[in-house]
Amino acid sequence: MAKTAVPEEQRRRRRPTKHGTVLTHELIVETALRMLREHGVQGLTARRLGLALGADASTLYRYFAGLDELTRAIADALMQRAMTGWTPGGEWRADLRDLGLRIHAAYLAHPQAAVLAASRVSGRAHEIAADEAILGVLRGAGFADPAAVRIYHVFIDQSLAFAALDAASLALPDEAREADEAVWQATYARLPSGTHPHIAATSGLLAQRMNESAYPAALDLLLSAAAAELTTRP
Amino acid sequence: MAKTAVPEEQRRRRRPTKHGTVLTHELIVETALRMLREHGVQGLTARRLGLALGADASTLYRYFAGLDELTRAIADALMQRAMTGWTPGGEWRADLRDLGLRIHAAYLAHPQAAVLAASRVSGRAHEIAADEAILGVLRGAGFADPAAVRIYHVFIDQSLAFAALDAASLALPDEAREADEAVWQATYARLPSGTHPHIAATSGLLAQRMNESAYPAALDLLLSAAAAELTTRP
DNA sequence: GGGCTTACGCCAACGTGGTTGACCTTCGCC
DNA sequence: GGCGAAGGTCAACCACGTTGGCGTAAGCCC
Repeated sequence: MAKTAVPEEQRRRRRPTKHGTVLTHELIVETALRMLREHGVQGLTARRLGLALGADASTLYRYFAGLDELTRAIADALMQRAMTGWTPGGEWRADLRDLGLRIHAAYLAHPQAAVLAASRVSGRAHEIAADEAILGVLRGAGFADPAAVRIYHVFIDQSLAFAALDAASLALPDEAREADEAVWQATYARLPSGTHPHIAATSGLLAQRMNESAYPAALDLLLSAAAAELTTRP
Repeated sequence: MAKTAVPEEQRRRRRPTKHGTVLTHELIVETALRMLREHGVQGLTARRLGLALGADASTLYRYFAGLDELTRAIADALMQRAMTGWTPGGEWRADLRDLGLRIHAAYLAHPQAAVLAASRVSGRAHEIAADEAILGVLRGAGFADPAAVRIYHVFIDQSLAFAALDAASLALPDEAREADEAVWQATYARLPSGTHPHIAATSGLLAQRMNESAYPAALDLLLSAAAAELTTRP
């Protein structure tokens, strides 16, 4: 029964695995992040992670109760990376734009973590720190509490939601990307302006945007709307 | 080798399954949607879908090359449902708000379909219709083509991204929801105002928002920002 | 030092997932 | 009546997350 995975504190004996590695929570999470970077989301499985650590997959259950908990730890490590190096400079709009892009970029490597992080309360340290920082920037800028909470909510969920979406797109094999390109050329680009005038008229612009994330544009629109709220009711 | 699944057109003979059902592409997709509604994302597997149809799982491969293609068909059916009943009334902001909420609600039942639909070019009929409609509303409202395309891009991706996120949250078992509630009470609600003043000050508002989707707020902010762009440069 | 407890590694196994190849049946057609 | 293919079933494969049992070594107490 591995349901009672031992928490980080009371660990005593470090026994090396068959191949010499000595396991820790941190090493496992870092290895998982490396696998995500190198082989995408599909490439990270309990079995392969164990193999990469020189250990058996079941050994992971001594450290994490299951994949859920591991994913949560990964999500928090990602949030940590997003936050380190970010220092608010006093201009709330620039600060939030910077942080949003950082969070989006950090989570881009792991959609499942992004989904999990946004859909569950983790209570982990770095996520709490991010929440506190965002709320601080907004309240410091002069937003009333209800508006600050509302904008905070949209800000954080939007970062994670777009990260999950964009990561899914990035994880596609080149073959699928080429297939998409072919589909686009075969359908959208050939739609007659009689039946689909708007697509036909903008197909050049659409093709340009097709392969890039909508997140930066979404972030700018969010910040614009927020700034407008702030000036109309100061 | 089921790689060459027969397309919808040239089908001739309809042989009933063991239990009498006669399969079609539409029946399979509808059954899949019903399973999604009743048992969530986890409840939809090729094996169970086959069982629900009174057929063997491998039979599905006669109709769809794999789960990817099936998911794509489901995504298009969802978009169809979102679009039917929507008739633009001439006020672009109200029209887009309505359509956004419809798309979000329709996709809420299937996050994987939402992710797939947004991250790949499907070329399916109803998605093209939605693209054309959204672009039409924006261009009709007076947006120049680059702005229209940019807002369209944010609009559609935002709907799907939030749907994926919110569906993941909805799919959680009650047990997980209670665990989240407990975690929240144990950590966020007890943070001292000394170290986390902003969370402490807004914890009541935060708790209120915790279990609801940020999408409506995000949609309103998007439309506000768009409206502002329209009036400043008419 | 001897024995006890405990952490923690490995192994074998289970159940379920998507997917495939081999086979059988029925239909439409010459 | 024979033929080819659409379209059904069945058995099997491999990978996944997960678990129970077992070995082993570190730390602790006497």
